Order: sequence, then structure tokens, then C-alpha cells
Amino acid sequence: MPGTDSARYQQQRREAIKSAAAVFADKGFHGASTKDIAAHLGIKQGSLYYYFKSKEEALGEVCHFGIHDYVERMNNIAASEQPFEAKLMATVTSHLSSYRERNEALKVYNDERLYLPEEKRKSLKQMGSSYRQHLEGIFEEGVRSGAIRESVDCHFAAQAVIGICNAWGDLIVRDPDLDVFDVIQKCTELLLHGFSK
Amino acid sequence: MPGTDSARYQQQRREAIKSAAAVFADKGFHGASTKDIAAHLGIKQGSLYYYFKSKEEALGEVCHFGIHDYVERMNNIAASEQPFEAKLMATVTSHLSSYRERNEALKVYNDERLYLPEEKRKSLKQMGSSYRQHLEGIFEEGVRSGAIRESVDCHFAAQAVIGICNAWGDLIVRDPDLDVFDVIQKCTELLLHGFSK
Amino acid sequence: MPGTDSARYQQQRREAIKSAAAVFADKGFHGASTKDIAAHLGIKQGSLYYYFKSKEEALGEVCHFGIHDYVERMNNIAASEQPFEAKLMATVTSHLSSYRERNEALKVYNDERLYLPEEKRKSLKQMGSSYRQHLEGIFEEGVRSGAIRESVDCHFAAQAVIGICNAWGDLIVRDPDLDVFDVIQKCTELLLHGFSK
Amino acid sequence: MPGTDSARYQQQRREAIKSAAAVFADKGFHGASTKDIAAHLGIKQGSLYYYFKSKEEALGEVCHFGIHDYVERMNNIAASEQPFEAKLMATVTSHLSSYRERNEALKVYNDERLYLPEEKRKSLKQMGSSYRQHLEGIFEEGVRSGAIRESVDCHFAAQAVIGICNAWGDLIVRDPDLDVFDVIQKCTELLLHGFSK
DNA sequence: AATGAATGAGAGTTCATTCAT
DNA sequence: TATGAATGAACTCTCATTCAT
Repeated sequence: MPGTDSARYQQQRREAIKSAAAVFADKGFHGASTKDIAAHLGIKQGSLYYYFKSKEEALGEVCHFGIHDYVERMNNIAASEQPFEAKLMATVTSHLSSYRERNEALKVYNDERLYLPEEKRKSLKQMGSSYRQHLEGIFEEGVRSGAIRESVDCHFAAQAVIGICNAWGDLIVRDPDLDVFDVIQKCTELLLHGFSK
Repeated sequence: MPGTDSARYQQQRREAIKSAAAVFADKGFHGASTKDIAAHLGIKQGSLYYYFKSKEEALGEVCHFGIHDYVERMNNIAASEQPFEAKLMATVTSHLSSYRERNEALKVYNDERLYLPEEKRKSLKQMGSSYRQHLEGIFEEGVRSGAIRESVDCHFAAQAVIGICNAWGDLIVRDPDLDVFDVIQKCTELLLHGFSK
Repeated sequence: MPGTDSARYQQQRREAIKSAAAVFADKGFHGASTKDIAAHLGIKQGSLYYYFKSKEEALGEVCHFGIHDYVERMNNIAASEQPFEAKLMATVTSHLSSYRERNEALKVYNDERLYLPEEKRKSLKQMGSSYRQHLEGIFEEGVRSGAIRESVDCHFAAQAVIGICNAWGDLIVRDPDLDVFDVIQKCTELLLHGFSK
Repeated sequence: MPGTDSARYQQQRREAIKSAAAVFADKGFHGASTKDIAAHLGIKQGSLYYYFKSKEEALGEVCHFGIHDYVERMNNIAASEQPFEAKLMATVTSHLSSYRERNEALKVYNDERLYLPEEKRKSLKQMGSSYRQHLEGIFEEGVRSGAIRESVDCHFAAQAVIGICNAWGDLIVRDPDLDVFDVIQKCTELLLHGFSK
């Protein structure tokens, strides 16, 4: 396999990942065929293997693509010096706008990662966990700073934020006309009120 | 198909539906094989077809099983004469405890219903929609009675409740040691605070 | 297996053979299922095995049923002391009316006998061969008696009679409104003219 | 499905159709397995589906292949300006030699077309009907020109010709040593004598 | 005399994958 | 860089058959 690192190749490969993301999001990992993915990309089935060693690898790349920036941004948010309210809003904004920008890849990570081989799944899970832990940390800060009630269970809170964002994320992916900014505001409002004193 | 009415047959069929629910929840519709389902039930693959005309029919029955009581209970809640707070709590309780009682069927409805044939999917979707509409109605009542802010978008609120419950439902299904009652309380608290004045 | 020779049993068995004949004629041996046959008879699939050891045995019985009287009658015709013309007419009459009386069994013998096990097929083939040989004999007599041209190839002639009768037999089975007597006359006329001086 | 137009593909596909014809003729549609067909072609079972969408499509192609030229030739015969006797001889010749040239496909059309889906069956039936109608037309001409008796039922006559040819066609397919030309002559002689004044 | 329930073998079909070109 | 062709394993589903009741 020649020059797999040429810029052109990398570019095409990213297109392939996006096609895979779109098809996996639409039909699920097992419901989608490599033929579907190839067709979405405008090439023939066998040619996909120029970009992926296997269907599973494609899934891995999609999941990675879906979650990488998403986690990265959380790192930044957590490390920043903003008050609780701003961090929460930033989190929600980052999470929900991911569903628009990265298209379907985050959804695929959520729904199909269990079909990944053990090892890959673990490494991705770590990223997901770090996300959640950062978010828990933000809530703990919020408790300490008095922004939210002391009684708040920070683990619960983090899962709730993730859950609500994923649920609305699904709707965002399905309905391209949805006003994401409006959803962001309402989610943030609900959560701020919900946990504040 | 055999004497569809014999009690023994109906009993066994229900067992088959539960097995299908468990396996579909674990591996997804396409990831699960009829062999898996049969094995879970303790019979041989071919014998499954004594209870289902097809794998698709099995999925349909699982989804129906998963959503039927859940919707039924919402009807009762919506029709009852309780204040907003009680209805919201009842909703959360019903939703989350469904994940324990009906085991995995509700999860299957959420995740796999898109693989159902058009017609069946529509009839189930109607049930799901009625659920959401009832819930929206409850929020509208809450606004009118002054229990929650006037500015609350009832459609958003209903989706948020469903989303948060489904997210925690997934965790409940995956972790049998989770204290469901605790989750119910925390969800309700979050939502009540989140939307109240 | 009890009293398999009681009159009632034999009566029911004959009904089963007729049902099998009807279904085999309609769908072919492999296209027909034992369930189809049982349904046609008004019993359940498993119960068929009270009358037949196997589907193959059912086919054997149908074929036998279809060809037995047919051959018997040819024996009588061949042994009788009639002129050639009368024998030919009797043959055509016997053959074509078989398709009405014995219903579909003769058609099944023609079309599906190749699915019989070697041994059974041979024994039936012998009956068929004897039929053809008798018919050839009739033609040879006809040549000798001067009723038909000396140049007639008696083997060819016999096959032609059988072929034309089977072809019209198919049409007779398919169309219950066909005037069999009319067809008999026309076939006989064609053949008499065709082979006469 | 691949570039349906490459010459190589079309060539191989025709081979596949011939293999299917041979196997269907030998064992019947339901009695033949796709494995049998693939083996006859020298490829593995799954690879057949590179050439056919389904076993049913294969049957359709075989039937089409079997009947197409056969009908075409009848069109030419009917349109030609020959006397009745020549047209009848041409018909018999065309019909019987089809069984040699096209191998088993015409037999398959005769015996297995009922397993085709409604639509395909209808379009093929139309071809068959046009054949019979042309043949009836030839007989009507024969009556008018005085070549055959006025009393001849032309519909009957056409069916008789077809029936006798198919019957001998079966024998021709089964016995490769048969002298087709001899059969043609004898059939024609029988029919000419049979219907002439 | 008949049935409900189950079975196991085999069918048609799909599909991820390979590889020469 | 991509394709046509083929493969083999897995899958869903059918069906003749058995057998306790």
C-alpha cells in the first residue's frame, strides 16, 4: 500500500470516515454494509479497503473522529478560569454543537461503540470517562463556590447533563431545521435552575 | 401457525419475547442472531419460528411489549387529578421503573425500532407520540397552575424529561445494582427545580 | 400403528392420496409442502404421517393411483377383438377421460415421477412401458390389417399418441369447462387420418 | 450489481444461464439448488449472486432464453410467403431443433414457468400466446387455400402441433442420440396427413 | 386418530473480505 | 488508485420428520 500518508490520501480518507459516519448513523453498524458506505463515497465496495483494513476499523475511526474534539474542548473548558455558570453553558454549547459540526459521528460513538473490539472500546471509553470526570469536577467546583446546592450528587448531575444533551443531540441530527442555539439556551437554563440553590 | 390461543403456547411465546428483548438489548437487532435468541430461551434456532413468523416480527413484539404498559401508565397519570409536582414525579417513577420491570424491552424500543417495517413503526410511533403529548399537557397545566415558570417551553421540557429518563434508563439496564429509587428522586428534584419559578 | 387395514383407514388414506395428488399437481413435488397437503385434507401437518411414511411415499402412491387403472384399461383394449380404429379411439378416450376422473394424479405421474426413488420409479416405468408397448402392438396390427400405411413407424406413432393426449390432458386439468368428448373426437380424427392410407 | 455492460460479464452471465437451464431441466426448479447450478458452472454457490439477484431471476432468464428465438422464428415463418405445407414443416423443424440447439431452456420454459412471479410469467405467456396464434393463423390460411379440410378446428390443431412437438422434444432432450431430422419428418407427415382432405 | 411442539438439515441470500489487474 | 470477480462464512428461514400425549 503506497504513500498512505500523502496529503491527498489523508484527505480522501477523512471523506471516507465521514461517509461511514453518515451511513452508520443512519442504519447502525450491523445494518450498514460496506457497499452502502462505498456508494455514499462514490466508489466501489472493494475500494473501501484502500482506506480501511476492515469495517471495524472504519467504525473505530468514526468513533474517534466523533469524540476526539468533543473531549478536547472539555479539557479546555475544565482548565479555564470561568465561574460555574459559564463552564456549564460552555459544556452544553460544545456538546450540542458537536452534533451539527461533526455531523453524525458523535451519535455513532454513542450508539455503536459497543461493537468495537475490546481494546479500542477501552481506549475510547477512557476518553468518555475523562469527559464525565471533568464534568463532575465542574459540578464539585460549583458546590464549593456556592453556585449550586450542596446536596447535589455530582455524578448524577454529570450523567444528567450528558443524557439530556445526547437526547437532544439525536433530535438535532434527525432534524436539520432545529435551532440549536435555542436548544442550548433552554438546556442550560433548565440545568442551572435545576441545580442552583 | 398453531392454536394461537392455548394458554401454554401464549406463555411460552411471552418467554420468547423476553429472550428476544434481552438479546436485542445486548447486541442490537442486526448484531443479534436468531440462534442467540433461541439459545437464550433454551431451544434450537429453527424452533423459534414456531413462535415468530420472522425475526422482524419478534422485534415488533418486543417493542410493543416494551412500550405498551409504559404508555398505559402515562394515560392514567395524565388523567388523574393530582398537582403538577405529583404528576411529574409519577412520570419519572413510571419511566425509570419500567427499565427494571420490563427489563430490556423499553431500551429495545428506543434503540432498534427503526428496523421495524414502516407500518409497524408508525403504529408504535403513535404510542410514543401520545406519551410525549400527554407529558406536554402536564407541563402546560403546570404553567397554568403557576407551578412552573411561564417561560417554560413545554415541548422542550417533555423531550428533556424523556431524554434524561432514557439516559438513566440505559445505565439502569446495564447496572443491576443501581438504586433506582435514588435516581428517581434526583431526577425529579432536578426537573422540579429546573422548571419551577 | 393400529388397524391400518380397517376399511375406514383405507378410505381415509385414499382421500389423503387424492389431496396429495391435487397439491402435487398444483405446485409440483418440491414446491408442495406436507403442510399444504395436510391443509387440503383438513388435518394437521404431523397427522399426515399416520397415512404416509414419508412425502416420497405419498408421491409414489399418487403416481401409482394415477397410472394403475390407466394401464389396466389399456390391457383390456389391447386384448379385445376390435378393429384398429376402435382400439385407437378407445385408447384416446381412456387416456383423456383419465384426466377428468382420476383428477390430477396422472399429471403428477407424468411430471413428478422423476423424484421417486430409483426402485419405485422403475416399477412404475415398467407399467408405462407396457402401456406404450401395447399401443405399439395396436399400431402393428393396424399395419398388418391394412388400416394404416405400411410406412408408419409404430414406435413413433405410439409416442405421438401419448404425447398429444398428455398435452391435451394438461389443458383438461387446467380448464374444467373444456368439452372432453370434443377433444377426444378431434384427437382421434387427427390420428386416424394422420396414419391411414 | 456490476458494470452490466462489460462484454466479459455478459458472456459469463450467458454461461450461467445455460448452467441454470441444464440443472433446472434435470431436477426442476425446486428440486435444483443454487449450489447445483454453481457447481455446474464451476464456481461457488455465493458467487452465483454476482450474476443473478435471485434463483427466481435465474429461472426468468432461462425461460426467456428458451422461448425468445423460438418465438422470433415463428414470426418469420408466419410472415413468409410459403404454402401451408412448407410453413407447417418449418414450424415443426424450428420447434424440434430448438430442443437441440437451445439445449434445455425450452423444456424449462414449458415445465417450470409456473414458478415465476406473476409479472414475469405474464410477459412470457404473451410470447407463448403469440406463437400459438401465429400457428392458428397458419392453419386458417391452410383451410382457406384448400390445403386442409374445412372441418379442422384451428385452435385444436395448433395445440396438437405444440403438444406433439413438446412431447417429442422431451425425448430429444433426454436422448442425445435421437435422430431429430427423422422425428421432424415423421411429425410433419402425421400432421399433414392428419389434417389434409 | 390426531396434535402440538420441537428438531436438524439444508435451502437461498447477504456480505466482509481478498486479490489480480 | 480503484475495480471486477470471486469467495466462504454466517445468516434467516423452511420443511420433512419425530414423538409424547
